[in-house]
Amino acid sequence: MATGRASDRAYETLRREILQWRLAPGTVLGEVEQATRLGISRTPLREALSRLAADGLVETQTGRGLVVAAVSPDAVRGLFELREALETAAAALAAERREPTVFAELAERFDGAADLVEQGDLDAYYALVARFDDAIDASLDNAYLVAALRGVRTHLQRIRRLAYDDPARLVRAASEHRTIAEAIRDGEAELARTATYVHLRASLRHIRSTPHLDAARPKESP
Amino acid sequence: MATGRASDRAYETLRREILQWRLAPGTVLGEVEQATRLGISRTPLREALSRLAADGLVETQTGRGLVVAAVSPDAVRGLFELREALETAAAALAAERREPTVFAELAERFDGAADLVEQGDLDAYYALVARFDDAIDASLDNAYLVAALRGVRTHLQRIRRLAYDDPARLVRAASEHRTIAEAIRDGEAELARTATYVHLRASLRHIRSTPHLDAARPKESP
DNA sequence: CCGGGTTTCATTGTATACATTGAGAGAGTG
DNA sequence: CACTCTCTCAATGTATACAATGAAACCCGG
Repeated sequence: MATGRASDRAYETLRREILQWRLAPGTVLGEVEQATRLGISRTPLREALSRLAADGLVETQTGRGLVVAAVSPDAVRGLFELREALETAAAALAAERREPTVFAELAERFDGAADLVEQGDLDAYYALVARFDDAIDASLDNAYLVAALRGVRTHLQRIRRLAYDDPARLVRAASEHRTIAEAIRDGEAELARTATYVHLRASLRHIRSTPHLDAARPKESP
Repeated sequence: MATGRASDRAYETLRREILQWRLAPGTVLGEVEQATRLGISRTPLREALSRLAADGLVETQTGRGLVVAAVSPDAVRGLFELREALETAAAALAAERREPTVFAELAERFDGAADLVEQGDLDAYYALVARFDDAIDASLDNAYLVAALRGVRTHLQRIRRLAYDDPARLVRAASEHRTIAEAIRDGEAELARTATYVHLRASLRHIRSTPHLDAARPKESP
């Protein structure tokens, strides 16, 4: 343990805690307080906080210093507007790149993913989605777009904790992912774009349909 | 002078110098060297460098520390793929917001912008484009999307120095902007999206048609 | 009881001293 | 002559001490 740079460890720790709702939105992050808690000095902690601010996970609240960013229905709308712009474009570009082998395999995996979900192996399903995202990123060969997608996925992780883990939804999501993967495999850019659009709207509808924990409340660790 | 935080001043100064090609791509930014030059200590300088790295203006080169990010034809492609995704979505969303007054005025201004360019008042034209961008941002009401757009525009400033200030192109660009503003004014989302797509492709074609200063060379300040 | 000014003190911003790392020079050997 | 191992040192990473800022508490006059 305690490997690598202290600022990196602090960044990873705080990031994880924020995404897991261990640090609730609105929590004030005092420098001395957090540095003491993490067992490092203020200098590397400040660097970690800078990076979190660049990610949009913490914000400077007037006077009170840095606080964990809020998660409001309005923020969800904004995030999905950005997500739609980025992911539809990414799917279309990936299809145009014509690298079918990876996406052919992913399409088959998504075909069997409903079984995974129904057997309760949600982690395996999420790992498959992560592989799909990685395949998209690799085929894009575009550092700017990949960086923007990474930022969206970061914030999405936090929102997922409000709504996900509904097997019925995940079975449908797997089917949607399969459609997208097949379109990319076949080089059908417009189909990939539209299928992504359909998937994202279904995802947003599902999130909005669940009882909102609008108030910021910490959540048990899994 | 010397107002505000030292880290802010260092960030603004370095950012400006990078965008103006005063600091050429590939330039190594040693901490002690830059801190001495800017008359501050290493602590606030490091904070400024962190923010520049988050912006993508500087990158960590293995071993040699931080260097000013490269500008390659591949980077231009990547930036325009992201720009297309963001700006077409932004134009469509702005049209859907139905706030015609600002864009009606901007459309009229762009109608007269050809005269500005032909009279050589390029700064007035660029100021008009900046007002247009601000109007889009304001109507979006979406912090995530606006932040992503800001990042794209930052990198675009650096690329513009390779190619722009061609009056013939700017006259056509003004016409394209007018078309977009009118579409937003009239609430025609798909037209706004498509007109933006046309504008960006013309802009990219123009940049690619100019003799490339691929090698990183500093440019005189204006 | 209320408003305004002042003081205090916690918190952030900055400087500097110390620790650590890794790249390059140099010597030694096959 | 090439290769490798070690050594050196300049650079970054970290800790801590000091400065400055601003928010809350408190006092005092009205």
